Amino acid sequence: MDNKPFLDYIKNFIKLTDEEETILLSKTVHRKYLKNQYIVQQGDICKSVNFIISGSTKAFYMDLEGQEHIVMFSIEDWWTSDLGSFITQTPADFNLQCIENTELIQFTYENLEYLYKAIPKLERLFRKIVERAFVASQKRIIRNFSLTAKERYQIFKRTYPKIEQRVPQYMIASYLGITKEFLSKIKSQLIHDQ
Amino acid sequence: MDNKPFLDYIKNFIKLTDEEETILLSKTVHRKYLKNQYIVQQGDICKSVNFIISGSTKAFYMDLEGQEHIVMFSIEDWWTSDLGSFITQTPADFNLQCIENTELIQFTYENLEYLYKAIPKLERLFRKIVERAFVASQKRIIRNFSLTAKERYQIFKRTYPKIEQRVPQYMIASYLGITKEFLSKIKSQLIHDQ
DNA sequence: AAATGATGTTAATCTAGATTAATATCTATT
DNA sequence: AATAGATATTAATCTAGATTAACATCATTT
Repeated sequence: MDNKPFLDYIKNFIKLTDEEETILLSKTVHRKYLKNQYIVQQGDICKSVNFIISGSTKAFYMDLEGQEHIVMFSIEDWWTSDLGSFITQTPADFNLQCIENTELIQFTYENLEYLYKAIPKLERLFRKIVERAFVASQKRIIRNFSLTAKERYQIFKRTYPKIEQRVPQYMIASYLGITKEFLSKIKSQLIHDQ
Repeated sequence: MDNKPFLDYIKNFIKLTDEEETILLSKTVHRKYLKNQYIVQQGDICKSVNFIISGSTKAFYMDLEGQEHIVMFSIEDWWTSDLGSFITQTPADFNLQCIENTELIQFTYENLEYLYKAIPKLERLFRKIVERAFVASQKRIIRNFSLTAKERYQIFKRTYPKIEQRVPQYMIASYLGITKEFLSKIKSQLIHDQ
């Protein structure tokens, strides 16, 4: 199995010895999911944080009217989890579902706690990863409040060009917090604008 | 100066020896701000993460039309910073301003990096703190998308009863992403509902 | 290649929340 | 206690985006 993308990713944050890399990998599971398979379902306890080697996932919340609200897309070299459920080991608010066939590296709660003890440097790694995720989340809140749907869509396209091409429009609408019909309208406006 | 609230807070996450506590405190600054003073202004580099001993602050973004959008309130026993600016040492997106007279403990970038080396357990502390902040931020995104303004206001009241009483209505409206006029309407509806 | 299901578009109508503006209340300061 | 500035309320009108519904296109399976 190909762990190289993961080890390369980690090198951006911390340096590990060969021995540490071996310990780290020994406590992870490499796993493949098919398109549409669930990694976690709302209400279950989220058992892992997952680093994506290939493919893509969406994290979404299903509201009382049965509507999906996408919180996050994840593709190669990024993470997916319901972190709230994972860190407290309580039922998940979100579903994690694969949009494409997806290959990922999984850290279970127990293994990750073990690893924090065995390789304390990993605390630093995950601190930095979560810091970045938090900052992105805060910026998204601001964008949702201060920009129109059209502006948010344009930023989305610029920021995540890879995702735009691989994900159906209606999921992008959900991520932007608008209906698919309104996204369709925005797109035709953007074409006619010039 | 009274560091007890801070040391008590930390004990929820990690155990420190007396010696470690001393090192930790030696690398922090205890500071008082008056009502309305800025801790950081948008465009400046955010020089500290701040633990609040007493008082309250708001983190807000001023948009191109001059409108304030409040990202976060912070009161005693919680943190405030523009973490994006702090971790990358680049210009801040947000202003941090005191709502009341506020007393806080400041960690500068250099001191915190020093402390991570001197007391590696602090990586764990801050990992856990940021994890919680991230989870709260994600939940807020979901709430903003899937609930009406009235529902969000009711949740806000339940979740932050202390803040509701200490902060003017128009700031709560900004935090909820609505106008002060509309919040006023919601409040009178809630009174007349029953 | 026809049929089925998933995805996308267009247009008409509707509504949550914004905007504007006038008035009221509360809080400090002299 | 009078004035000024900050905060809150109310009501009329307006708009970004939702809803509904009909139709179009694309992909997959037989």
